[in-house]
Amino acid sequence: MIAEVIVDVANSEVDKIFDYIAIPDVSIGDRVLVPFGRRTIEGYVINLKDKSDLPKDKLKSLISIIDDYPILLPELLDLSYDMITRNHLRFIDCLRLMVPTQLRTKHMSPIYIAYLKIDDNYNPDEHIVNIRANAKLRRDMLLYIEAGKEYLRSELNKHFGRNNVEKLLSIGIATMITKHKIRKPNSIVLENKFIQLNDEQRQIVESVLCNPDKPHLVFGVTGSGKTEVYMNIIDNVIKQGKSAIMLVPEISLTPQMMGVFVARFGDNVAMLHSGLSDGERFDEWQRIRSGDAKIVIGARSAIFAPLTNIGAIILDEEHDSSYKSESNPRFLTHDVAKFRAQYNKCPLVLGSATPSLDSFQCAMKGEYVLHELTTRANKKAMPNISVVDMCKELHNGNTNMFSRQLLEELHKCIEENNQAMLFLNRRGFSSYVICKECGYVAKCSDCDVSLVYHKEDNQLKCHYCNKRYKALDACPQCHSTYIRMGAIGTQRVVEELQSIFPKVKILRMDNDTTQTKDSLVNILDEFSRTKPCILVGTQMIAKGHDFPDVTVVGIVDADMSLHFSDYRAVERTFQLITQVAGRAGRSSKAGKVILQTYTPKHYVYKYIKDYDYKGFFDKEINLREVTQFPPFAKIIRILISGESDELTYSVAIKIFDDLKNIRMRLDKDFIYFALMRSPVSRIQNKYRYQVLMRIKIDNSSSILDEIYHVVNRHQNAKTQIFVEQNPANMS
DNA sequence: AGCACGCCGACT
DNA sequence: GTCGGCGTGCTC
Repeated sequence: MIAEVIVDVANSEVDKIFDYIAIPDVSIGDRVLVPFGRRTIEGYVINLKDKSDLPKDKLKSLISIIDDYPILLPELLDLSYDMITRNHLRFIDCLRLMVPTQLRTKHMSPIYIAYLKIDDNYNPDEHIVNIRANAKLRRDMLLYIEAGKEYLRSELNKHFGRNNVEKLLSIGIATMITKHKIRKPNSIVLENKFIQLNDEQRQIVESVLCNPDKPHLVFGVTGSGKTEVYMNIIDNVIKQGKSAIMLVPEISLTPQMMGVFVARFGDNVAMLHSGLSDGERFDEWQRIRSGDAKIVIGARSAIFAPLTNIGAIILDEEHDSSYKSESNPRFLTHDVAKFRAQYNKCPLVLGSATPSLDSFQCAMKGEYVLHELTTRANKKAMPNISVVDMCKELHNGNTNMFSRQLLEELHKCIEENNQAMLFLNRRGFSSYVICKECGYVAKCSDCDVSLVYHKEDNQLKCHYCNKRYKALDACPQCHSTYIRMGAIGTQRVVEELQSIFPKVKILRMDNDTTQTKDSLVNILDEFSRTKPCILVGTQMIAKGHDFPDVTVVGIVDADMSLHFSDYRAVERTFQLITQVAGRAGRSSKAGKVILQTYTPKHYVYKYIKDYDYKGFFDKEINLREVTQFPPFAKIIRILISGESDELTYSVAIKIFDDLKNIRMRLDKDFIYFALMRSPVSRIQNKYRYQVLMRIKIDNSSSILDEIYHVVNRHQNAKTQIFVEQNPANMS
């Protein structure tokens, strides 16, 4: 027997199948120890076969099987094949996604805990007579323990002393048992509220359960009871003896969210997210693998949970950008979820109040089943959004970052002892350029994306076609010199707010303040306890938190995400602001949203104000079709990086030349094709070049295959080459 | 990625 | 004479 092995070395040079002579009992999916060159390393058996194409003298034998069960399910191996062929990834990078890191790094010793089990016939009176009168602790202990019960040995030791406890064992009152300790992540346990589903909700659950062939898109505004639908689906699936995966954006994994599910499903739920310690994560993985937990709730990587017999997969907030992996094994969670749903012949549910254009387009085309939740559970109207023109504010002499209306509302909110949230999207490093007088934003003439100011050569550049423009010293539209670049950070907002409201508690929540494991929870907790209070934050305040006393939501600079140099900027702005707005007025108190912008006439704000997703969708999808952007085209980016500028460029140009031949042949499929330095031309001392392509969607998979072939041909030790589809981050 | 071999310079 | 720099090449 020959075992095909992928070695656990993250390098393209050795990311291929190595044949070894099998040893008894080895099976597919096993983690094994293999001789590799002059050393011994770990690897994964991905297949067994009768004979190898290699000469006998080249073959070595496996050394040993590491675990007493296969680490990789057959399903997940199939999934890896699918991922590497479709996304051009390394095999080992995919496999690593499916194996808990701590299993690979330090060998986890499960924690065993000692318990004492008291004899069933134990009677304290028999023993108390035999001890000395002054042995108070011994006496207390004998009275404390009860027949047939189990006690933590460490607890007994603490209370009654080690030698007393040992005596229990030696005279046979108790026997010691050890249990494998499961490190259970703690979560708030909430009361299990069974909510009767309304007709709409019930219909969705039924439709999902009896139609596993197509993905389902559940489109429902915030507060329309999507979570109840999810829980019902899971409930049904569990009753059929199957398992379920529910994914949520990382940041939504607040204790509240977990608490709801634990309350409903108890120990059947396993949580997988970045807040867990290595040990906790490993134990949760173990509970899933062994079948002790049948429901997995987690962030992106939880889609690789070792569940069998999956009955439903749910992606909540499916539009969220965290579902797209932007580093090493780059993949889209939707694709993985589709694969697993098909493999298990189970329904896939995507849910959102603001679906991604891609998903909604699929629903429109009938590829997905569309479900709508129209009524909010508490029957409340969405908060009123007023759009404030910051250019006008400036004209009226207000150079402050807060409009008069926002300040007025904040004052009122504080007087009434309520809470406010201020949102500032400060993502990205380079910023757009805007005229403070008239709101003019510099855009590329060919691409309809905002230009990015580059400090080092004082130029404006388009990140999509690399066209260059002179930096502006005056606005080309109104000739004002009041031109602004750079972003205001959350820190400055807090500072300014504090000077306006010196007595009010102001909290900040962004990447800088939520570095440690508990800080996010702590900030949310403090906010929920403090009144009046203002919470200033980035997108992370937008998601899933339910604070009944928030009556004002301020969006300090809505344009920030709008003019981000990305074809999805408008879509993302719509999603983000709609979500932030949903934080206001969650209870009986009416909410108000103040949206500050320098471009109040931009079409996106009209749709945001009216909560008109469908109107927005129609407008935006039309624009994408006309301009030939996704989902009507595919943007492909090949990133070539290396330490030598010349060498990296030479590889890039070779790839580019080879691709030219493909384009020559399939000219009509190519909308755009160019080689350039990457917008960030050097990162960590490596020079970066990119080949950018935009190709029509119909033929894209076969063109991608050809591109992968070209890339493979130019793979070498000195340069790294990555292929990305519809990249979100072009740095 | 590691870990060899291998071929040139400066040192007890 | 030898220790050690890192270029090159291989790992079933």
